[in-house]
Amino acid sequence: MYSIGFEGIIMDSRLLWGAVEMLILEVISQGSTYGYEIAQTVTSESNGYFDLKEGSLYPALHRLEQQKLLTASWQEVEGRRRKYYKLSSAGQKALDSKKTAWREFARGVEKVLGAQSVTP
Amino acid sequence: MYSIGFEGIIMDSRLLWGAVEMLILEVISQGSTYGYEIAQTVTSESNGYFDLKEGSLYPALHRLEQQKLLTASWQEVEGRRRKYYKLSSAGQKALDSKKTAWREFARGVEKVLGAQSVTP
DNA sequence: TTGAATACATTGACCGCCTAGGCATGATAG
DNA sequence: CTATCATGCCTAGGCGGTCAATGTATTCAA
Repeated sequence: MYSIGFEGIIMDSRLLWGAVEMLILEVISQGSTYGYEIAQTVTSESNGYFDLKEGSLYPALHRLEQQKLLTASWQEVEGRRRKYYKLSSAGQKALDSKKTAWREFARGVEKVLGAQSVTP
Repeated sequence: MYSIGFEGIIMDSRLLWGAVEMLILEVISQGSTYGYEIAQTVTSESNGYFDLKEGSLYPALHRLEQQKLLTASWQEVEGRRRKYYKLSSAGQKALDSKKTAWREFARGVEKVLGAQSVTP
């Protein structure tokens, strides 16, 4: 039903639509990393609020790679194969523009929500 | 491609997914109103950033009505039939919880986005 | 009369999230 | 020894809300 309970707050996971790629790009921009770790980072840095599911994460990574916003390389670490990603320069630009768009969006929402208390 | 250009910023309209019902409830909570006006209010209060499409608006209104979060009544004003909506008490509760969830979500996103520049 | 604005509504396509599963290895507990 | 968990990648199918497009109807200005 596209909702996730978290500490009494029901989160409509559709809120994530369109933000997942930005979050992934942001985490990768902080240093080369791989899928499994990205999911953990997103969870921990959001104080457990987001649970980035594999069914969302991996397709998103593949999309971003296909759009050449990410480059990938397989590496073997302690007997485990990991696919490390890093941002291309196009990826950095895309991230910047997604962040700008996100903040404009959030401001727009807050304007509607708090129309009576927002100082212009 | 689910993106809208607005003053140079590309907005991923998917960001709206999951926020539309909240925005509608919020506008109605500010006073009984009807579909066409809701769309205009959302647009103007967000400074033109959101464009609530009819194909999103009317199905959402019907959903909310069916969930008994809204009550509706037809009225004739200057030869035009309008369907006026107002919030039920359940609707007000739903709005409050959606706003809480939204703000938690936005905080979560900002935590991930600004993880490196947060001052402790 | 033509068009724009108002006002409601529906349709099918699209697409990204979710659930649920698969595969494989290493470490730990029983 | 053997589950079981954590790690690590991946995919298929379903779901459902948004989008573009279209329809209907009225009012009013050019």
